[in-house]
Amino acid sequence: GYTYSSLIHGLCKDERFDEAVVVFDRMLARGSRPDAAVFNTMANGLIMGGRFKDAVAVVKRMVELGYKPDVVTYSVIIAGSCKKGRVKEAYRLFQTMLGSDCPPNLITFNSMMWGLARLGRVAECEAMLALMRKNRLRPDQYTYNNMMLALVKTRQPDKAKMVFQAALGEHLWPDVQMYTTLIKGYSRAGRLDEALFVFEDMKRRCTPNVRAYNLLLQGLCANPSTFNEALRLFDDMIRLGCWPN
RNA sequence: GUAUUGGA
Repeated sequence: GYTYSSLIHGLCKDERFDEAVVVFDRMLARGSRPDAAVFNTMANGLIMGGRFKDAVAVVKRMVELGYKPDVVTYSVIIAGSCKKGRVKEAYRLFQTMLGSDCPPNLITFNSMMWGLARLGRVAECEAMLALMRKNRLRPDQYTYNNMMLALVKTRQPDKAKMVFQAALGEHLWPDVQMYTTLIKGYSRAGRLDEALFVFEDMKRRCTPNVRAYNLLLQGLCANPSTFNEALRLFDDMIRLGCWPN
């Protein structure tokens, strides 16, 4: 089991999906009794390759062979559906988990919330957050970033910042994604001053990546009056060893 | 050994 999941995972990471499937099929043909993790790995690998339908088929096979999908299986399918834009389906599956013997965990919630956030469904994300707390799950950086994404998508960067601060209040160390989401929120609202302010804070707490620089550069270059600032930021970027792409 | 966050 460990061997098979490592092998399948490795092949999928190298985008050698067909070979992974061959390994998986041979394993089953040989009549091995892999555990659920191997099915989960295969299903997720196929989703990585954009082959959602095939991933669902793997889960079907899993069930036919008498295995019970676990919380990872559900999370993989929920995240995969959301990535495909099939958020409604993901939500239906998510709801079947509530009150079942396989309740959603932090990752399941985060996956579902991401799908909702991408659609800018702020109220639904808030409901998710409340439900998480009710289920005694502690929101993490992913959770807060998802909430911020929904707010940024609906052009409410100040509310996103409040969420950011709430995360800090829960003693969560802000990560690169949270900063980048907030910077994006401000720069898309044309509030470069705020974006730069967040960026300065980011430099203190984590290492900005090319993506964060690109976001700011894009915003600064859009306005002729801040073009020099863009050049200065570019120098900064090089000096700090962040390579432009 | 397997699942979640940065797309105008």
